[in-house]
Amino acid sequence: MSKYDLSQDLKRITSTTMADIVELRLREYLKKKSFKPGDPLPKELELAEALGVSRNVVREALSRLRMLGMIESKKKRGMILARPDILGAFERVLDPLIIDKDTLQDIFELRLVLEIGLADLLYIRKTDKDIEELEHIAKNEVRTESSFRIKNEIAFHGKLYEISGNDTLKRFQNMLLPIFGYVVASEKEFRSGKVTHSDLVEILKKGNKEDFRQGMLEHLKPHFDKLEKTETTDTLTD
Amino acid sequence: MSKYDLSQDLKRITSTTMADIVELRLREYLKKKSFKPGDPLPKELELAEALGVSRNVVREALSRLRMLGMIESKKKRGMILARPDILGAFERVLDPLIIDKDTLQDIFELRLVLEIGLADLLYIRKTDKDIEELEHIAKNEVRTESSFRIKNEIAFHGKLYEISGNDTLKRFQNMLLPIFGYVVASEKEFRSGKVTHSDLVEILKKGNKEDFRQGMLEHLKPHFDKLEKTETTDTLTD
DNA sequence: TTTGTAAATATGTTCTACATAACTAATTAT
DNA sequence: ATAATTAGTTATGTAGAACATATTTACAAA
Repeated sequence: MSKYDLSQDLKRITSTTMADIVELRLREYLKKKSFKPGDPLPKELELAEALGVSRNVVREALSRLRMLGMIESKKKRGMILARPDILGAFERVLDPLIIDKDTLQDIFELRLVLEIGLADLLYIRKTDKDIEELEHIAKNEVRTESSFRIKNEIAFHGKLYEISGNDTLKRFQNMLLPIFGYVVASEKEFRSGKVTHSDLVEILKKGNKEDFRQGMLEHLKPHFDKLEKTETTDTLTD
Repeated sequence: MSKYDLSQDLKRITSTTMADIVELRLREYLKKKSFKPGDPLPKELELAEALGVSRNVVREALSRLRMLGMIESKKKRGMILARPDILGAFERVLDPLIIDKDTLQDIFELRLVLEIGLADLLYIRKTDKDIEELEHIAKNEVRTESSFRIKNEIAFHGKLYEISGNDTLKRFQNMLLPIFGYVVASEKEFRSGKVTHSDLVEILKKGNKEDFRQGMLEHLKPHFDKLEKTETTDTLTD
């Protein structure tokens, strides 16, 4: 490491293009005018003229907003403000092959945090039908070969998120799946704690929140152990 | 309602534009060729020719990737694959004024889940200095007027995320702040559980993970109670 | 009232042209 | 010969015009 962390102090020169500015302006405009979903936006040419740029630039900016789901546009009717899909933007960048190692680790930790913290929602919203389905998944799992275990792992934990009744959370988890798969696949062997899925279902049926959290903690323990281990041998990466 | 629910059976026609396709193709291309950060990309004209579209369309797609931080481009040197900032894309859409009510609620729940699940990371990574800082924040808070309490609330919980040692998580929380603030502001009065910030620090010093989780649960209890309450009166929104 | 047709219009797409910044090479000066 | 200056090349950034296409609107016909 050099004496001064230059990349920290000197913030990178970002050649701001017109498209960047227009994107920002449009976002401000939408907010300021407090557009609601369904409201029509000005036409491209009007925007271009008002902003003093070419229609091309406006289109680049609009293309970005459209990608984020903030606007929709139809051939003649013009553009309307849509209700943006928060996670939609996220999904596009979430590719384990591109994300750097540190962030990958961060996200994996995030999963552990989520699953432990999930207990409260589960106990508020679980139904008998949910328990049945969980039981079914857990039962199925015992007699399957090891190659399918990851699939079952996903099914079980996915169902938990579903029970949480939080759509955003569920989608978030679904989005992170490829990353979890990637991290797990990079481990030598499939790790599983002493508490099995069947055990967790049993707790969900008869035990309370704290029991479940304790069980989940035990179930995920190998991962946490790995964390504590890497913690001590941690060095300055990058 | 008509005899048949058309909008359910006939899935909406989504007019996929060239820019959408090109964006997808480029993403596939980057993945397939396993580009690494810093690697140069083909020129715009080459891409346009290879894909059989105009340079404009390619530019729209590139503009999107550039916004997501996946690529950087300089005047002559061409474009290079950058290490994408996962959360960068997220920040742009996260505006409490645009997000619909249900999602807002989802995100607020997400916060509760995170703070409860955080305990494990905290006990792995906390240092004496961290505790000191937390103590300082908590102590400061007692003698400030109510108008500053939200600010202190943010400072304290923010510090917790910081202690987690998970940069992504920390940034995530920082990103969600305006939303939390929005939700809290919409409540009639500022709710706080029986366990104060000072209590939490005390637990962090002397207690174990489970104690802390229990304490946090109690601290956030008003929010959870509100959840359980809205749960029973929940009707079909939308 | 319903159906079919024509005009109008805003987005989608292409093409051309030029500006600009940055790299390369050639030229000049010391 | 080396350094400095200059000119040329190149890829992105921006502008503008033109046409294609889908969809609304209006009007006409059955």
